[in-house]
Amino acid sequence: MKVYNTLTGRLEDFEPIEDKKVGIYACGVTVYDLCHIGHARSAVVFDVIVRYLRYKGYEVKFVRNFTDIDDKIINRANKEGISWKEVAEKYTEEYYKDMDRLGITRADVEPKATEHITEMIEIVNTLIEKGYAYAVDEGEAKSVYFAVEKFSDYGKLSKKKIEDLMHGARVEVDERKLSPLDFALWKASKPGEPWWESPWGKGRPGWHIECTAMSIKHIGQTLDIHGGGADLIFPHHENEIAQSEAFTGKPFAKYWIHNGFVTINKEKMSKSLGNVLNIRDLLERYDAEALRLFLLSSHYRSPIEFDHEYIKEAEAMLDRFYSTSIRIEELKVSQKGSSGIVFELKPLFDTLKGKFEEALDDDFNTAKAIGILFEFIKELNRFMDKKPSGEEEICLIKESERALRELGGVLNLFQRKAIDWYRDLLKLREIDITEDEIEKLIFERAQARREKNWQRADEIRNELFKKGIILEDKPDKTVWKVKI
RNA sequence: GGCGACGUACCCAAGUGGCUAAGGGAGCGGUCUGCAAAACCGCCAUUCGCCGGUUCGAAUCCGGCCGUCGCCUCCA
Repeated sequence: MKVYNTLTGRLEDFEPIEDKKVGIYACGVTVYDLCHIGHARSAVVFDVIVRYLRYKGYEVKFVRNFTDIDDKIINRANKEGISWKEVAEKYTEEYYKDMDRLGITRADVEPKATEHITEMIEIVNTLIEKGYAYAVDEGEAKSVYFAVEKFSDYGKLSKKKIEDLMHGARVEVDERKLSPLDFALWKASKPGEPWWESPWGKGRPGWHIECTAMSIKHIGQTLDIHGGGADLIFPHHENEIAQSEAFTGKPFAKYWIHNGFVTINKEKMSKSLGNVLNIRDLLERYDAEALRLFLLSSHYRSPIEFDHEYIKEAEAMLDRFYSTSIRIEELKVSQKGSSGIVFELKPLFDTLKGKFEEALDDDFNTAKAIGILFEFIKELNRFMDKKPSGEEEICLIKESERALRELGGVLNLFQRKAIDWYRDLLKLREIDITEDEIEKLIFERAQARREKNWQRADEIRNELFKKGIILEDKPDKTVWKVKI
């Protein structure tokens, strides 16, 4: 298995520190607002990484944190006139609502910053003792900063030199800091802000320290994989490395994995540009599985351009799978043994799994893996066109569907029954007709067809079509679908 | 200014030294069908931003140019 490591800038063989055990820490979200499609991408990417590692037999411990104390939360609380805790709780709940619908598995541990204040204080204390950090007066209390220049490897992840950073310094100059690049480990709290008691008086943690505290506590001093969005590389992950390695004297993470951005009109989606798309709003319009498929159809490190058109394409792809599934359900064995063409599909079936794994082994190439699944779907349909009727052929076809669903499961795709795909679309599109009513009309139409009353039959079909329902006449019955 | 990524058909997107350049969407043609608008099948890049170079051989490696984007500030 090969994995691209941001730290070394190249593809490396994946070997966990301890045989088959993998500890993964991914940076979660700051709970101060609804999650957007960029958060969704990151969540989906790491969800697939974890699923695939487990599929490969690794024993995975996955930790994803919630940042539940931070400036943005405090600001939001002030704006809404509620407490910071209420803001954090509310948006943690909203996070789960969205992520559950996207099929994201819960992490094994989902720690919150505010539950690890003691651990953070301990680390900050040690960093001061070791000479990596210093406290500065801030009125009644003190703030603690990490002295970047004391850590000789600073910049190794983001490939930046301290000197270059100083030049470009858009960081506001703060006289009390030794260097403008120094970052806060502990912040003295201002009046009205939340605070915790500490050796430096009333204060609250800086942003980066929580990840060091929580990852070390729940996984260990060296993580197998640490990941997050590419925008976290600098300064967040760079700072994490500095404070963690200064604290433990050991490498912080073996592999660093970062997912690319979601762009809109070729620009990174961000609050400041005002072009964010909430997951919530998208789920009003599109199927969650389609959104997931869209996010997985490009390599995780490439930027993905968002466009409504592309989500519709993903829906069309899914429809192709579920349509094939319906077709398979319709198959009947009409002769014992073989109809003599099983060899036309068997070799393709036998190599499917290997090719799929090969794709994901190559730095989690989900786009390629999806291509392989659809290539097989195409072959499967082609095979069914030959009207196989032997027991052996039908069995192979049914097995093929099971294989597609099993492999799809690694990406958490293809898990619904075909009928549920259409039922869900019926709800999503707010189509003004119930399943029962459709069935009634199909029944009525069948009668009309038997009487060769084509006019009435077409009338019913047209009526449903106008609502977005498509009827498909099969040899012995008619099935309904929702138009994509 | 410093660092980095990318540019593959009408659109999205794999492929990073050598079989016919995956897959999907759109389009077109056909099969099925009472009809079909669905489904299914087939067709759809002698060519990979441009110009040079390395090589028996490059979309894939090297150099230059053009274009797009990102990080250097909170950010998935």
